[in-house]
Amino acid sequence: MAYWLVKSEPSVWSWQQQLDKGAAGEAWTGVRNHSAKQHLMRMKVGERAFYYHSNEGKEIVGIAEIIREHYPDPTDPSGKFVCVDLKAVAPLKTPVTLATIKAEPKLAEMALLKQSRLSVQPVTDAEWRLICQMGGV
DNA sequence: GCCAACGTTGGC
DNA sequence: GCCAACGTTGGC
Repeated sequence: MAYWLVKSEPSVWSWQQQLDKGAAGEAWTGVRNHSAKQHLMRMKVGERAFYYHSNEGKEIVGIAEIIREHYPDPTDPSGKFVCVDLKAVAPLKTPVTLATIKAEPKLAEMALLKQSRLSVQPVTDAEWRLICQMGGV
């Protein structure tokens, strides 16, 4: 069971919009980076991902679940990139901010800090558990 | 196949 | 609004 982190600018697609979609979920489209694509292709139905708001907020706000594995991204005219479908599972009681993550030595190795531009990232089991704990989930 | 120029992302 | 990081493009 792998864990993930996906990033979105709230002005483009926010956690609230994801929540409003409910169990039907929504396609996570628009990834145009090959590293991110590799991660998308490794995602399995039932795996979970942190939902991170970049630019505005800069915090992990919720947990989402993969409900459909990778397929061609309908928004990509070249047909080279893929997307998955995600549904919102639960918000964090307390959002975990980037500043908090930076201040926690156990999270210093997170891809979020090391590759800040990567929009889909793997999260280790230990990181997942710690952030859930910090977020009150 | 190298690398400079350029565009985009995202933190500050 | 600035700038660092980094991916992509295109000339050679």
